[in-house]
Amino acid sequence: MAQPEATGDSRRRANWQARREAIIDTSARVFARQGYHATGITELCTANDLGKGALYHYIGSKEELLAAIHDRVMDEVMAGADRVARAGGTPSRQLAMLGDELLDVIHRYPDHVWVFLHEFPALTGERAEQFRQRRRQYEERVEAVLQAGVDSGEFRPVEPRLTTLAWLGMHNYTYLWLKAGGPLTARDVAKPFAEIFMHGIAGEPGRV
Amino acid sequence: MAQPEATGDSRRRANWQARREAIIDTSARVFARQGYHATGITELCTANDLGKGALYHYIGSKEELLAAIHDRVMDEVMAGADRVARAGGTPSRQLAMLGDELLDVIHRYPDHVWVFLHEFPALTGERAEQFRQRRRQYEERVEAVLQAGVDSGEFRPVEPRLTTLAWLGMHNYTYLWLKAGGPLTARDVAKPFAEIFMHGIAGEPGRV
Amino acid sequence: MAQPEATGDSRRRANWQARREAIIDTSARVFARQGYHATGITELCTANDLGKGALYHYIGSKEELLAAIHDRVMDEVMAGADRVARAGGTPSRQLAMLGDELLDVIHRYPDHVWVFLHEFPALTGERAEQFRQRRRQYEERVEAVLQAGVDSGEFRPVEPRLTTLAWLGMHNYTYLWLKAGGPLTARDVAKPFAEIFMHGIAGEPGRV
Amino acid sequence: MAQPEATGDSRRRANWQARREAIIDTSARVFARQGYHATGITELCTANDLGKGALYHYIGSKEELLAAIHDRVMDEVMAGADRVARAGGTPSRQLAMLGDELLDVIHRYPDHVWVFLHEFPALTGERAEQFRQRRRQYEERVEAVLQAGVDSGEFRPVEPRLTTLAWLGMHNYTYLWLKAGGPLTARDVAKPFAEIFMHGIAGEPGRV
DNA sequence: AATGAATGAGGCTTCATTCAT
DNA sequence: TATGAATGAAGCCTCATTCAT
Repeated sequence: MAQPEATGDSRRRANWQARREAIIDTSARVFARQGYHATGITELCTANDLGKGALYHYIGSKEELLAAIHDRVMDEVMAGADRVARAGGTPSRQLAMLGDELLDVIHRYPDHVWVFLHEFPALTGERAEQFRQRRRQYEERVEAVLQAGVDSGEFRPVEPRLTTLAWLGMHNYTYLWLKAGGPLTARDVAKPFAEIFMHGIAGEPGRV
Repeated sequence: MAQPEATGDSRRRANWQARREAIIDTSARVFARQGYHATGITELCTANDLGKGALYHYIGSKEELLAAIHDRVMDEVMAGADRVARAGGTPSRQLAMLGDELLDVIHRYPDHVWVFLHEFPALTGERAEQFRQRRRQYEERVEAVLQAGVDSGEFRPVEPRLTTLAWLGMHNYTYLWLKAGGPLTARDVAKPFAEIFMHGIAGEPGRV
Repeated sequence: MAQPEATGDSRRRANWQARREAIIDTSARVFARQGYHATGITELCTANDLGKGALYHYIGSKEELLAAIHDRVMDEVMAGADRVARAGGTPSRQLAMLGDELLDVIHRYPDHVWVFLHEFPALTGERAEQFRQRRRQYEERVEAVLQAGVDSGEFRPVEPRLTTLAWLGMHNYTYLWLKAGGPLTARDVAKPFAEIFMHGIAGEPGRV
Repeated sequence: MAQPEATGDSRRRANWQARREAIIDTSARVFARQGYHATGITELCTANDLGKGALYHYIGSKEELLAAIHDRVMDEVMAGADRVARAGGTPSRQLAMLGDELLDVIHRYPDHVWVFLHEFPALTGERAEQFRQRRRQYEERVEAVLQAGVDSGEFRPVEPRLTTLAWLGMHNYTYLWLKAGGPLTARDVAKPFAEIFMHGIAGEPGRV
């Protein structure tokens, strides 16, 4: 990862970090609007009000910047999943919370998520591999909850992987239209989605 | 649109058309693997075993080629929606058929669909506008079915637009993993998805 | 190596080759004057009266161009060594001929040789390895002649490797000042050099 | 030339000088390995364990650093030539001593000499001119010794300039393979080289 | 129908150097 | 003394497209 030379006082280091984060966020917006490949370094410089040399001082490379945007999303998504795991509760309660958390990330980071879902094929080599692993880890969290619900009889005996993919599609796809500042909150969407999905896979009444 | 000189006889015209279709399909595969922007004209030439001049003879421009891939998908998707409309039936039956048809397209044209869902922001100007309209038309077909079901009491009084988006997300998102030649048929996926969704929005029993 | 697409008629191919050779020669002159690293692609374009794209059509990359210059020299040098080997004769006669041939190359290709002797460290990877091998092969030709002379008693029992390096230094170093168009011919230099070297390593009279 | 503020006391000045010398030597090694143009300021900073500002405090500019490396070599070479001149003796004795001294410099400063012989075209303006003059001065020392030997009959009536260039080539070219720490000392090379050259240009016996 | 040479704008990245701290 | 953030020109190379053949 790009980073300032190791020596030097921590104040400088903190400044550098803060500036880097700002650049990541600003660039995510540009990428979301124009696409990663369609956005040139020059445009990023303009958007961040920085010369080329200075920009590279912070980002290392264009692809590293892309990876940082991915990480930002994955960090938030995994943090949400961790909160849910710590909260405990029934599978259906957990699944609902996972939906709340996921849509909250999509709602708060619409640009980052757009980039995440559109441009991940632009990651290469080790970065691509690491990203795929984290994404898969998250999916397995969802799948585990579904499996638990099936095992407990709270859910119908659905095929867990397929059902996970259905759930992910339903929620992830909101990146196309769900944005902070728009008319809907994350909760406005999460609730009806949870109702659809819970009813959709609920165990037959009186069977538990 | 690119086309051979109008003076040519229809045989020549048909040959040109056939070759063009083949190029569109081959190019869709390349775009799906590497991304639209990341794929150069030279790569398309190699993939299609054609020189640059000849390739341009058929495609007009790179963006026109992209638009053609989009059209291929939209033509199929709209044709499916038309078949469903002609078939008639209850809203839930129609919705199930729409899912069948949509997943069938995704299954048969995985590359085209990947391009469609990933690269649509690369379309510009009039082509972008036209594409957005057709996509919106399709969404309205789905939304109309949902509304009909709500009106008839067959579905719960869900918010139609939001529910449409949930349905679309669940189905469209399969483009990431559903492919012809894979272990699953379109029907293998469409059926459990329909069950989840139908149960999820079903009207309360005994209320219709 | 850069080359036009394999198909196509041989006339085109020949044209391409000829143009490429001309570019190699012109670029050698520029590199010799300014140095390889100090010369930009833009300068090469100007010198060759070609746009960037067209230049790259012929050279593949800057380093490939550099390698081609090296090859041009090595081809000539090895061809000279082959002529000498075919001509046969006593070791001292062979050594004299090797000097004639080597200085002839330096005289005829002063720019290429300058580049060859100055910029070989800029070659990397496989190209560097291949070049080093050919250069070593040539040195071994010289060393073998010296060894033969020592064995026959025509030369003093000098250390062959060290003596080879002395001979190479004496001859190669002329690249700094020997040029076609200058006051001296290759022969003007080769003759006195051979006299110095032959006397210098001659076997004691009456010992053969 | 870069130097610390004139106001500082001489202790500070001496420290600065020492540090500067260390930087010159370290940088020579890096330049010798990678080439002058191929080495960035950042690499020099790493090699010298210094930040950019501090490095510039000592070197003034990259080209000034290059000039300092050249000067280091020329100072040593000229000092050797001076010692020879002071020692006196016959032309052949002087020539032998010049060879000893020259190879000793090459042996002790292999990196500096490599840079000297490879990168001198990178010097510009006044620095280039000054360097060329010193180099020429040294060559004239050698040429004068040869001329003296010819005049005295100790040497054959060789062309002095051409013979100087032969002698220089033979000795300078050792920079490619003669290094401190290697298997050969400077003397190991100087002696056989002197024997070759002395025999090579010796006056006919009984003619003096 | 088809070729591939040519264009020249723009791609991402690194350069040597300066300067506020 | 020393730092590293900033500059902006220049680095090498690829781009989509055109056109004479």
